Amino acid sequence: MNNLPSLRHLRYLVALAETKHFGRAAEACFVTQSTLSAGLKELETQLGVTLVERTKRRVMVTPLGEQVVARAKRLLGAAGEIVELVRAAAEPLSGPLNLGVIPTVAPFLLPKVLARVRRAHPKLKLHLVEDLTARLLERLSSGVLDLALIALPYRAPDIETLELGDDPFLLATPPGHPLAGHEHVDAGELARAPLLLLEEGHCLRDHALAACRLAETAPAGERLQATSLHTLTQMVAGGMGVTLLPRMAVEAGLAKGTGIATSPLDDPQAKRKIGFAWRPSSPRKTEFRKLAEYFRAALRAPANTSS
Amino acid sequence: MNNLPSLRHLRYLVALAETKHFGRAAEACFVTQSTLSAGLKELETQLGVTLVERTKRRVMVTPLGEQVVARAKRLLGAAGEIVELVRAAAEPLSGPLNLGVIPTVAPFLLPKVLARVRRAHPKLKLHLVEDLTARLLERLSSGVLDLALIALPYRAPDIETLELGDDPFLLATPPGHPLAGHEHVDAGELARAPLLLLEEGHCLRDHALAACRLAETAPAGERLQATSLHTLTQMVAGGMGVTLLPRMAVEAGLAKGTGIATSPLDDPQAKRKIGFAWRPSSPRKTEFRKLAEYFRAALRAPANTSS
DNA sequence: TTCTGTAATCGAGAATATCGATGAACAACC
DNA sequence: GGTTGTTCATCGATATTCTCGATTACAGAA
Repeated sequence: MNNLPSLRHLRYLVALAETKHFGRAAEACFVTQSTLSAGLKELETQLGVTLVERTKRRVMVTPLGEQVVARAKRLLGAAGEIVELVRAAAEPLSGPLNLGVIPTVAPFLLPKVLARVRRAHPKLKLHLVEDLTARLLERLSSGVLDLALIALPYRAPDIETLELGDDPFLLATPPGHPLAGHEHVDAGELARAPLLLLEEGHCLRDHALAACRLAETAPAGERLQATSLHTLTQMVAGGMGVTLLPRMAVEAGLAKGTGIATSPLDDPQAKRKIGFAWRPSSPRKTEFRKLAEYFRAALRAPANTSS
Repeated sequence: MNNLPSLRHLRYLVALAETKHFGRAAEACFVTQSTLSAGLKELETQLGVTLVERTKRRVMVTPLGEQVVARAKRLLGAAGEIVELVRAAAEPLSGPLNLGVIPTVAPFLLPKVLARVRRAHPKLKLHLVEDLTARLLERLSSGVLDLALIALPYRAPDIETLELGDDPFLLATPPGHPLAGHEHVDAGELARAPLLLLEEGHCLRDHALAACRLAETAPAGERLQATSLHTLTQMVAGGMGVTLLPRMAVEAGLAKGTGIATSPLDDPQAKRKIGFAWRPSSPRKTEFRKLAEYFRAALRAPANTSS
């Protein structure tokens, strides 16, 4: 009846599959080589198959072994999640939390929010990773990240999202530009201005295009593309064109001292949403929802830091 | 480092959550009550929380405990799958296999196929369940079934399917019917005949309607509906109308002795597909693919058993 | 009160895991 | 060929853990 492989043995197997070396695998499991050797043998005996081919010189995992390893990894991860779940329930917002943030949000929203979070939850050890949405979500799924702060909408399977608030787009124009200083700008007028954008891969680019209902027309390479919001701002200040900046960036002082004028758009739909994303199976959803409140507050507060 | 809860302890917890009784839970785990009690206490100590409220009289699982139980169940299931995976690899097509089959396939396809399968794989213990597609897939997801034999296409998330072959529809007409005996029947002519169908819930009904590009017109209750292909056949024989029968049923002798004439339809698309469905995480996919060959062969072979 | 059902606890013994030391196979090198 | 170094398996001793049966402690029911 009770013939399930033990988690310890599975860990031995996984470590061995990763190192292909009994000694180092044992080290990784904090046991001696003899222990790991015996444990693995026991696992194989119990299952009645060989999972690992050992020649004296080299270790190879059998095809069946690979399948077992893959499942064992998932199993160990799930077991770890139980521990996390319990720890999180016992003391919410404590312990390590790996948070991914997209580059068009991180420098503008985090300074404000993280200070408060740190003060309220000193035991929370936030580890930050900055990358594009696609790569963040990859690392989310693989378990490297616990949580991601991204812009919505973003089509992605197998993640759950939670909206935190809106981030409207402002039209950024160089000094002296005909549209500069206007109270409100119509999206139609925008279509005629040379619009500068971030390079491919940034979700801000797609959201900006969607916001003013423009499709990408010129082939890639013919348009000027910036690698960050800071260089984009410099390009606008240099008179190379206009762009759409997220309000949070402007409020954080991105355009300060550049002479750039920023004006709201007429279209209330011209905005992106900021949101959390996590694995549907994450054991820490409750914590995330609590954490969300800090971001919500920051996104609601309309500071007065224009051009 | 090594602070994962052991599978054994998790099993104790799950058993306790199900029985709410230390003694019976212990029995279910084939240990004594004292062992289970100690094991559970150990688990709680290790996790640092109480998962179960014990009064002397009653056992209650805490809300946190319920969450742990839910994850523990999944974990135990996944561990069991590793064992299954290995067993299946060591000796394919052996051991117990719970197969669900829809009622419009089971009586016609299984007798033929199962005999061969049994002969070729005497160690395979096939347990059959007959039910409608929706309920089969439910039980598939919940792990009660390993595999389901259904008609495709069927929109269902979280299952993988494998097509096994086509099952064309034949027009079944009572003796003396104007369409009877025709070599080929056009779908257009069909629209004018009173078409009998199986009752709601049978996929055959939907596939038959799709096959002749008919939409359900009359409100439910006004149409005559049969509860099985056998009664449907009787209704046709009784002159109440015509119907579409799957070829496999006709070949199996469903219309034999009823005087019903069956004629192929002109439209080569007038057919349903037969296929396997399984959980994407199933450890026995390889076996299923092997098993599929027996069904493929049976579906290819065009026997000569018409009306 | 006494009795019954139930969970916790205790101590003993069995089973298991772990370690360090050693052995055996093999490759590389002199 | 012999030597050396690397690597995995094995062995015996020890520590840890698991399990059991017996007993205790407690709460309701009779």
